[in-house]
Amino acid sequence: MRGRFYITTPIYYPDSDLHIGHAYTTVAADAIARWHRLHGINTFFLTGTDEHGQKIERKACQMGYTPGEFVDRMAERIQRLWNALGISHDDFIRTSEPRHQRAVRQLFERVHQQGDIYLGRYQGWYCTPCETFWLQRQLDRNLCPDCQRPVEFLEEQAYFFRLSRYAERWLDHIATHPDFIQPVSRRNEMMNFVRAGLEDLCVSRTSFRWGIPVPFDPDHVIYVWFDALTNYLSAVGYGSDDAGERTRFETFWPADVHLVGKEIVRFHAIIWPIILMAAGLPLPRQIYGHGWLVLKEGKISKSRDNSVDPLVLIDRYGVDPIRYYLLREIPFGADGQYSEDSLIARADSDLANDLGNLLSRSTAMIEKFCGGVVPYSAGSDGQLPAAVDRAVGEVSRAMRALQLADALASILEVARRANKYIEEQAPWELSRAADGARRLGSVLYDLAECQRILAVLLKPFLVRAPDAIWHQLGMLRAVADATHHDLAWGGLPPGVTVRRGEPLFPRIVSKGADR
RNA sequence: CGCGGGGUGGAGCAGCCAGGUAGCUCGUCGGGCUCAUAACCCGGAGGUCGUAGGUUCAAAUCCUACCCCCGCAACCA
Repeated sequence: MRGRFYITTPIYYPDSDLHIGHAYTTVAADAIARWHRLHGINTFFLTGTDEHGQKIERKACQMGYTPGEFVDRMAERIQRLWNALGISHDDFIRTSEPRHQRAVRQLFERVHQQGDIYLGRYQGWYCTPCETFWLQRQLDRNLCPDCQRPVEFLEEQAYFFRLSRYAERWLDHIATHPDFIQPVSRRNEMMNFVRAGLEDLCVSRTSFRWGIPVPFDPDHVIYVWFDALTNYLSAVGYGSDDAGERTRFETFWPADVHLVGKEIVRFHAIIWPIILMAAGLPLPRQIYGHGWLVLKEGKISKSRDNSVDPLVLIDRYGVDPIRYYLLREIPFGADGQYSEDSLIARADSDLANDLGNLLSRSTAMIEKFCGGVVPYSAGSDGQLPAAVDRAVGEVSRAMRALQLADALASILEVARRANKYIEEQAPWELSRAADGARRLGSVLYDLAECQRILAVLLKPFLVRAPDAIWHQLGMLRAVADATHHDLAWGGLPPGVTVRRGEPLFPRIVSKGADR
């Protein structure tokens, strides 16, 4: 093992089923985690659910469940989705679990003792039927945005966290850790926000019960962010008495990357580090705020109900095309346009035409010209080894910068190069030429070998194809055991028998056919 | 004057920070090949880089103003 790596997704709010945007975040984190594991790094990849709060409480009640029953159901549905997407998380934290509640109480207590939590008054517009506080700007023509009834101005006692006290320390930290918030545009946004001044944060409520009680004042329930963000600590053992858990905490905290959508960068980049400062804990190394999948009609929105169900897509196109599309099409960090048509176009062009067809024609030629046996290479002309070598370097560089789309582009570039190489070398002519056998052997070997390595490079991104590629090439080992050592040229043993099979990626749309 | 992102051939994007022949993928048109999943390879057409000024020998790139689109505004990945 060389080092350790801890990556997280946000914990999702399970008031309804997750959509393609959640899948995007989670698949991205999965690819990054798998990349580190491939390199022999002790990796911990965390996702989970943020289960408390009034919305859940109300939704459960509407459906005739207790909040606990409701979130159990939802958490199970979410885990089914992650299984279907091949997500390789090491743990699934739920904020309703005792280990999490213990950690939150302990952290809250610690920050309180430190003097950064005080009792104050929370003011807002209250809708009695909905039992909800709204901010002025959330009101819809001075009416409750949910039920359109009048609201009244109320205040209640609440605990506050002294965010304001830490603005200077936060700015210092950003100055000395320029990579703390990525991409840079998000960092600038956050710096402007903090420079404009921080208000203390309301961290408790008395208007609902479904949450973690304040340890020293059980009439209050700890309010959203203090509860939710702590999951990153509780999942690695913070607050546990168990010696093994404490070792785990020492091993994995601080996290290397909190991967989040751009709309919650603020909570992760400002509130979370300040909570940790107050608690005297080390800060995570990086908050990465990725962009959004944007639909033609605008952003994905639960209320507009334009969301896309990932399970439907997986069912229709398979898990690898979805993963590939999400990671390849959207430049990581910026917004990208989502459409089913572009998914199909991507999958057909890159996966079926370039990658799948390459395997198909290569194995077919090995069968036709070499009796199905991977030939011995008497000496490569070095073209494909050079292409692979370049790609391995480019993928490493891209992955270090979390540029997943660039990494995939570099990988596919090898497939394009190999297709071109076939055209240039014309193995079918070599097979007819009296003196062609030697060249034919090296050309076909290089083709097969470069695809063996492509499969290894693709391992972090795709969950089915790498295995299928190795199998068809006649590899006796499973790609599951492959490591970065398998990126070295020459790992395919000559003499193995190829196992030509079903197309790796059948075309979704045939040319000329309607769809 | 709240903050931020963006406007580049039909579509989606790169290039802008460190000015100097406008690039990539898809689509489209023509050709080639026959190993392959109507696929692959080669070539062509198609852009006054949102608008108007300015700086410069030279501007997609730097400066100014304006127009348009999108997001955030303290619980929507």
